[in-house]
Amino acid sequence: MTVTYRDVKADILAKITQGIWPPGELVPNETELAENYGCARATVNRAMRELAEAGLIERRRKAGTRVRIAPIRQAKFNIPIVRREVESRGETYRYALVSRSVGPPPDWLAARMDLASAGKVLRLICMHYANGAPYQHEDRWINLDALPQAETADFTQTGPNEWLVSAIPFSDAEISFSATLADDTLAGFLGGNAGDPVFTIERSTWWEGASITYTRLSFTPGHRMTTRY
Amino acid sequence: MTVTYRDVKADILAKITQGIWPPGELVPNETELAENYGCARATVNRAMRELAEAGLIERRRKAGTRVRIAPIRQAKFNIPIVRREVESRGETYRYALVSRSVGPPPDWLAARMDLASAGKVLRLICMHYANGAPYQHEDRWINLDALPQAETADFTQTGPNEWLVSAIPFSDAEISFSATLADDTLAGFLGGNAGDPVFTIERSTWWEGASITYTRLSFTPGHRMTTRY
DNA sequence: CAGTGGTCTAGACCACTGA
DNA sequence: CAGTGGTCTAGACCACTGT
Repeated sequence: MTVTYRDVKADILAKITQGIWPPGELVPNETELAENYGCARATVNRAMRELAEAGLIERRRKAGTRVRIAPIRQAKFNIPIVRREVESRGETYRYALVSRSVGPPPDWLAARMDLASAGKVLRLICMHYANGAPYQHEDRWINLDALPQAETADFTQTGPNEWLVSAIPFSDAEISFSATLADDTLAGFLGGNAGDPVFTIERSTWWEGASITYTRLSFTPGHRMTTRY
Repeated sequence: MTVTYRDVKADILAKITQGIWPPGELVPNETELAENYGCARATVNRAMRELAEAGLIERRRKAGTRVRIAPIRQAKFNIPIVRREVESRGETYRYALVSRSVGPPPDWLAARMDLASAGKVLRLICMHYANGAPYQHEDRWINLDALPQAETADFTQTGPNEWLVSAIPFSDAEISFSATLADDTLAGFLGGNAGDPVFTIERSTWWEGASITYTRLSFTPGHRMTTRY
């Protein structure tokens, strides 16, 4: 019966939650714990490393490992493609391209995406439906200087989101959540009224230092984004 | 010059982002990669494990490792204590207890927290200020059956959030974000007007299967929650 | 300077699962 | 059944950082 890193992790976690090792407490070093548990130091190391990632303990060379005074709680959200999000709930997904235009970026966008004001951007407005009802409004801007092939792509059948993930497998992104008010136009698309509260996601994406796309997603009133942690 | 797991990870990541290993591609197995990179299998294993956690590849015994068709993107948010959040921006934090009451839970809360309707809950309404201006409104409910010592705790100087993290070092939680409208009361507290869009966080917390607390946090208009991923 | 965590290695056994 | 990832071990060297 060998001791696994999960065993060690669970035991240390228990010691913390039960207050045996209170916040701020210095935890025994890896060598000592390995002896106590009767396992290799690498096993203890993995357990402790994961607890540190989870924000429960704090590790510093020479100073040793301590139980965090205020554990860092972190919530993880999966950022799915809209279609998958809808379909995973067993609903039917429908997509529609509302408008498409090409031109120079407005000033606020040039500032936000760090674009030359002489550049060209593609702007797409799209709607995503779940079971026939409005679900999400998408206002998307794509930097054509960085991604010229977007100009000839067909966005009438598939959303830009899906096209982008296949064009750029991986990227850096900044995402932000906020609450805004629906104006008449947005309310029209989302099937509500002007003045409705709208849950809004904004996302900027970079790849190899170049700004690729900025998008603003607006959800129907009452939308919630939920996770456990 | 030994090869580190970071080197391996970076190289594999590069192969994916540059399309050398396109989505769906079967990646060589660990033994083979270890030979190619001239390092131990454990080193390759750690690199691949982290890439799998990041949602870029998918690993299955016997089936091998594949590049994910649609990478799972996940955003992490730190959920800080309000005071720390404010202070970390270099602003002065102030706390005020608005009201405190004890009684049976309303039906919606009993349902949400899975409480006996005969139970007792403590309700606190608090305000958090940054540099003297309203920052966050907190509507907090605590299950006194699970946490009787909350009834005698002093919440006039310190917020329930800080008291709770010391009383319960670790817990399961569900958090959800949404957009709501300020009513007259809330607008009064937050220094805005009725009808303002309000970014709202709701959080339920459990410990050892028992529901501990439910809270609803409302932020001043214009508040954003941002992260990189 | 010395103690602690960070990482690598070479080898081993095992658990899972696709064919 | 056999191939792949999952994990453990014992030992080693190193990087960082309090004292």
